[in-house]
Amino acid sequence: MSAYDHHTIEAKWQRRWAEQGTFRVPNPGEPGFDSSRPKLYVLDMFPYPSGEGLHVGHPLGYIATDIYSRFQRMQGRLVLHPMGFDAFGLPAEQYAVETGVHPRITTERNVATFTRQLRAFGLSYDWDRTFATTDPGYYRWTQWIFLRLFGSWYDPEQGKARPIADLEAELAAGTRLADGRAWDDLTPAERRAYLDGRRLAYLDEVPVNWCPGLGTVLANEEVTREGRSERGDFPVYRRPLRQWMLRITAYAERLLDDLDLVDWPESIKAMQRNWIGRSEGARVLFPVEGRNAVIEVFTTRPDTLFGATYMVLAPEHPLVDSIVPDTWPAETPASWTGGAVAPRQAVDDYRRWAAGRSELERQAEAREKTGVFTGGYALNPASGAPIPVFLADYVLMGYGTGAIMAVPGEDDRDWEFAEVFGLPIIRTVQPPDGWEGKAYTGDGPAINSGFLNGLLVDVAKPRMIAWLEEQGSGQGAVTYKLRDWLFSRQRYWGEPIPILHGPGGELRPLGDDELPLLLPEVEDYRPRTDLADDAEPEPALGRAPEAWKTVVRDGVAYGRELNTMPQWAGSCWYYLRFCDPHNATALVGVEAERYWMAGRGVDLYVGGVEHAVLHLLYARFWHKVLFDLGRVSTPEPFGRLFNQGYILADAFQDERGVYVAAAEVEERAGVHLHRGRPVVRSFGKMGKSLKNSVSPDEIFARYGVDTLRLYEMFMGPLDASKPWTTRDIVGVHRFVLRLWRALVHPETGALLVSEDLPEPELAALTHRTIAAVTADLEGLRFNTAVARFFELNNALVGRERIPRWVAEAFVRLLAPFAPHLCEELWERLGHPGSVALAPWPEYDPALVAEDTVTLVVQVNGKVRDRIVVSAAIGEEEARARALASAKVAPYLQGSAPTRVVVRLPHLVNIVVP
RNA sequence: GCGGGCGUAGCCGAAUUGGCAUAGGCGCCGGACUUAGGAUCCGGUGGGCGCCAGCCCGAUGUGGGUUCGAGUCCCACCGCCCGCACCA
Repeated sequence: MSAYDHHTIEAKWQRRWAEQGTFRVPNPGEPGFDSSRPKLYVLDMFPYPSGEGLHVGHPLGYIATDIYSRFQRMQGRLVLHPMGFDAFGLPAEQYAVETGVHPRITTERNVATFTRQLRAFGLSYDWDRTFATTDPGYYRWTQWIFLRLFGSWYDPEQGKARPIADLEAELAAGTRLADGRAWDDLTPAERRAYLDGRRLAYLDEVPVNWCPGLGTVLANEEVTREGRSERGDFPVYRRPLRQWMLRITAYAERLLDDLDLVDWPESIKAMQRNWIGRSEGARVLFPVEGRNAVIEVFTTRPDTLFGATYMVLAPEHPLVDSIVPDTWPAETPASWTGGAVAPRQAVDDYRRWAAGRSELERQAEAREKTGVFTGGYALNPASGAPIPVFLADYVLMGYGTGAIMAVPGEDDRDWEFAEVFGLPIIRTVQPPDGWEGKAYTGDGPAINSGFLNGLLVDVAKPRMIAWLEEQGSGQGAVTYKLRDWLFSRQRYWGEPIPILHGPGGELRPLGDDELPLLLPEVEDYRPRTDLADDAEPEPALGRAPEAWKTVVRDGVAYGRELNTMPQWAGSCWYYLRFCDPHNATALVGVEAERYWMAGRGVDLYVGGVEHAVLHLLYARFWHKVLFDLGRVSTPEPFGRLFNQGYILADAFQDERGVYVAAAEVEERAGVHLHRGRPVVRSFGKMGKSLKNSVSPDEIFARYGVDTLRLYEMFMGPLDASKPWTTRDIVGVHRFVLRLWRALVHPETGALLVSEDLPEPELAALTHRTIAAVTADLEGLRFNTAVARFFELNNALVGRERIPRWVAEAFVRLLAPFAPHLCEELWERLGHPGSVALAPWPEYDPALVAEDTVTLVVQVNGKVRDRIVVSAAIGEEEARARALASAKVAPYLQGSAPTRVVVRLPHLVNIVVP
């Protein structure tokens, strides 16, 4: 063989890596484990094995982590670099439903396809550690973690989760009271309810996002702003339902604070902070006039309390019924009543109207304020004034207390509402001179505010909170946007929830020894999507055999939980399982976890920005629970996170606006045609929806894997989104061919290496390349590393023979990027072992620095001359050489410069008037 | 509206702490090999002038500022991308 034949070489080395287990990495205690080598855990966000297969955009991050892993391995680290599959959930099930095949079959088939495609990229995973979240040996432990969540409560005093048995013991011992009552005074049912209400996994009647089109409920995170399902784009309706919830809100503060511990992109941290949505302020109590009721509000502006001229409750607020009087108070304006003869009717009408409004409608109606008067009044605790209580849908039940004090003078929304209903507006902060706007939300001295007058906002807030606390009218408080995690799904293809339902609402967890609770076979696993929009959801497991659904324990008949876990469950902890994937007695062995997760957990985690909130927040939450329970040793799972950008490509739409297959579009004389019809070009993320995917297969066939890997890295910075340009690949391919030709004779196949030492110039360039590539890889700057390879290669072009030292350094530097090519060259250079295990080349810092440098001579900052000087030049000499320059002389005009700035060894700047 | 980020050649993109702007690739131009080239190889490529040596000029979205010196730092603006959005 003489010309570079990528087909043969790639097949040869991929086979050899598999046969020799080149990338297997042992755990502590296993044969071959070398405790002297530092560990590194490099992880990709694992994929859903969809039925469509990969396009060239998918492996971008995988190639990057593979290169990084190979680099670190050659530097002597023990690198954990695994891959697996997130295979439960809607995509797999939807596909199965469409094709009529059991999801297990399609999932297995897709996993096999994905595995084969990933292997074709030459990725150095330790395939012995692979698994899918659908493997019973894996979801056994997902269920096990659920049982820990069910069996734990959050102790606010210790700020951590603890076994619920501890709580029960403290209650039984009398060191703790249950809502002020002694444990002995509670009935067994009350005790159970008390404990169940404190678990991290609990059942609650909550308003859910019910998606009839998918036959399941969805988490808030899975619903788009338009009120549709993220998957499938079906309409979603709000309705109350009894569901499993996970108490992630208990961890809000820690999830927020611990973002400071991790090295993540600032944008992702910002998105998580935004999602958690911490607000500081106060809870304030407003007594309802003439009733034995109190409305509690949350406000971030307690300093404006004197300006609260009305209140608003969310339509669903539970207190509404108890404050509505039988008749309208005297002198109620007609515009407040919604045309109803009595408050009761007005409230009912408004509630019905608000509930029937979709999110989309609310969006479209541009925030025009609507509402209705409840007929009730509350007392402003600061001013003592009675203020009307309204119902309006601009107040959301899900945030704060579902009620607000309205301060139109300092809040835009309240101002708008006050204008619609003709409510009084009292300014309590002095706006700046010349203020012509409406609500003023800025800083300024308090006015119309009694004891606060003259104080700036930051001073007035704590003063008011202190006053409220004195009066018993409120207290300082913190609120979060984050809500508990809705954990039930009515679909089939998910982890069964290992709970039994007994008489009287008893919840009985399965024992750890009963896991895994396997998914039962059902005849029809399809979701019921033909139900009316308001029908009770029917979990798919409701159609499981009776023998599975009913269990007798201690003579009592229990029914199995029929909901399954959501998509995200399996991906919440898979990084832990990779540390010890075959462990049959624990989710991860203590020693393996301590070793691989040491330091900051996963050392590098690479994936798409689309998981910024969902997956990363849920996984952090589970990790912290496991941390509290002593199962893991780090407070955070992912020490360093990196988001790869998207690969973009041209897309084409026909005259109907429908996307057509970009691969079938031809360009003729600047016009794009699809089957002879003109199409319009646009641009976007490569994928199925824009029909602009490029298959790796055609690239493999023509250029080979190594060229594709190099090209994807060369396109630009890893975190940037960048356009795919098939035309550009040829540049990278030429590099591969050129390097091969420089080392292997094109006709004879002889090795073109000399045993001579490189001349100083080439040696210096090689040392500089080693230094630069090493630094680039440490900083994940793959694109500039590739440019360095081109430069070194360009210096080798035209040489009869390449000095062995240069060739061997080059091949090892390039090996992480182009492993097949470099294995072959390494073997031909006479090395029996894999280049993947060869030591990373070292450079001599003394040789990186050049002997001579170009001294730039500037006059007033403009380059006027360049002089080659010794790198060790002194300041005086540099100054003298610069001033002596003939090219500088005209600018000096014989006069002395005002100043000469010398920056050794590169620059002299002469300042003249 | 709030938050995060980005604007450098025809295109993708380089540029430690402020210090030679435009590395590297594509494209383009010229040449070689060739029946052929949309393969491959060699060279050139900011603009202008020039016989290769060389000289002049311009430029990092716009306008200011700091500095001996700004792609880089500061202020204002323009444009684009992403996330959140009636969150009290």
